[in-house]
Amino acid sequence: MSHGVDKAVEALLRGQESAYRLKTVLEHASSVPTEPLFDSVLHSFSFALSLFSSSNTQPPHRESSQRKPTPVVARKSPKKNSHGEEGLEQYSHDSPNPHHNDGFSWRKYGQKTIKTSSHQRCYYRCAYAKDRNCNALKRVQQIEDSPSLFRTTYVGKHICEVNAFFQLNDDICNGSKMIRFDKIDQAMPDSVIPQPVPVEQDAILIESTDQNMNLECGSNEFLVDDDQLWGYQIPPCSPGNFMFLDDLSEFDYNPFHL
DNA sequence: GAGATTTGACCGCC
DNA sequence: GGCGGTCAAATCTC
Repeated sequence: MSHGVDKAVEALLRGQESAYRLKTVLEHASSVPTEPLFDSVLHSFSFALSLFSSSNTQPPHRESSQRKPTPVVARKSPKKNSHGEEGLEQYSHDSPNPHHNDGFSWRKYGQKTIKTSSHQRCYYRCAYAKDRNCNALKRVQQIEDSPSLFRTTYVGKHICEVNAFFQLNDDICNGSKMIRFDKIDQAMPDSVIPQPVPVEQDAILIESTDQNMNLECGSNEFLVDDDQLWGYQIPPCSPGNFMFLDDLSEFDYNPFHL
């Protein structure tokens, strides 16, 4: 793993830890229901980390009572599909929203009635499966025992965004810590990148003095809807803006400055 | 017209 | 042969 990736993982781990601490604090200090918000944050961190960590069979996560990704019980004799997906990483995620926004763009390629369930199962693959040779798949099915919940099973890993990211950010592969978000924007269609909410270009402040990153994204408005929440997951950097991963280590990066 | 979705047919494994 | 998963033509939407 390159130095830049190590730094990225380090920064994500720090952010994850910060979110856990904030959760603990706010649970005792606020009547605002923060559980769904933080669960989504933590899940997002875990998912991002899983993209970098090929050695783990599951994304690292500590679960709460809600939205508990459950490991899929391996088949006794895993059935290979036509593409030989045997052995691919997979995990499941329960959500009340069948269209839970996981930050990726999916294309539906099938739907079937499953013998063991009265509900149909939908099959999706990465929208860039062909363009970027990404083999990520997901299946979405209403849970038989809990009709209000939908189980999304992810199979394989997204290599599309990793390929696009590293191919167009040679600096990272060469040891630099600089990420050019404008390049990412060019390389990845809007449907793939979690869309930042509209914000003034000069409203992005990284204030090392108070050890916080002020995103000025209307942080007084708690958004618990997943789709809206994703708008906050990448700092709204406009073309020409840079983020230095090393900078993150110089202050406690808190993406949800409250 | 291009891209996304639907749906019946087909394939491979058990 | 049954079943889950995928393919691909038809259809839909913008």
